[in-house]
Amino acid sequence: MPELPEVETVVRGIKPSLVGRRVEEMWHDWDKTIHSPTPDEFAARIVGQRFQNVRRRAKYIICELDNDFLVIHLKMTGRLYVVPAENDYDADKWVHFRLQLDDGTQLRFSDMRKFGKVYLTNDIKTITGKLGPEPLEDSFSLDVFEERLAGRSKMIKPLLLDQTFVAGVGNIYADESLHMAGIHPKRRSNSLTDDEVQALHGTVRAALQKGIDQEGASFSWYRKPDGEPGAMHKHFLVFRREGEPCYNCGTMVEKIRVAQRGTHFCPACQPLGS
DNA sequence: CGGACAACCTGGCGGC
DNA sequence: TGCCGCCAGGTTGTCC
Repeated sequence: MPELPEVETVVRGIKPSLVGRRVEEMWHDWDKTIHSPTPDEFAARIVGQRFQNVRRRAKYIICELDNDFLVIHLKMTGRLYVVPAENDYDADKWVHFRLQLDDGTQLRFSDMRKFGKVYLTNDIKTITGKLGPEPLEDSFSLDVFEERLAGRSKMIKPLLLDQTFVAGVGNIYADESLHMAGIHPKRRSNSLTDDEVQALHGTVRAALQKGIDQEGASFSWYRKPDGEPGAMHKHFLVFRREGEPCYNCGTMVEKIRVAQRGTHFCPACQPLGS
């Protein structure tokens, strides 16, 4: 599910409920949801710690506690929200991790496919150390983008999905930003013209910012922490629009597979060339 | 470095 | 209605 805009929306939604709260108890029912340390050590360490801050890095949700970082990755179907402890557990049968907080609320991590992970560490670099730059920060300049492209030759779409190349872009926003830049997803990264590189640098940021402004895309599992859907899926240009006309030229949007991922593009606006 | 593919899981959907 | 195969927004590891 969630890419940078969805994770950012989750962080903004839960932060006010968490900052200042103290952890009273931890519960889980699926060991593999706890990435590290062991569930027993996790529980022993986290109880008593207070939330100092909640932020995002790439697609990771990072909660700064007194002595540790509580890190959560939603993967495909994860949801994270805070509700009163008395709220019916059966309302969401996919909750696999809960923290009881000192104001009578609970932080709940729901994950239908069980791909998501929670981590507790005092060294955040072990998790975020290899990530590429944050695409929406000012430091992600055109120069930085060009430098990172230098020496790379693989197809541009899978390169955008590589979290060590640039952090936070997933399948939706890769397709959307490539369409906005008029670049075919199978183009070799070293075949892009200077103009195309400049355009893509801008559209990656624009696509992600649009996703944040619309509070994420909810065509399937993703929901905001308040349970409501985001609106981004109403504004997709090509993603999941195969067989429908391109808004720019009227040509039918196509769906193909690129690096084993479903990929949507307009063959007229995004030519592969010869 | 690049690429293919399997794994990790469950649920929804189309086809028969 | 039932069963089967395929698909799904992510990441990691293996093998060539």
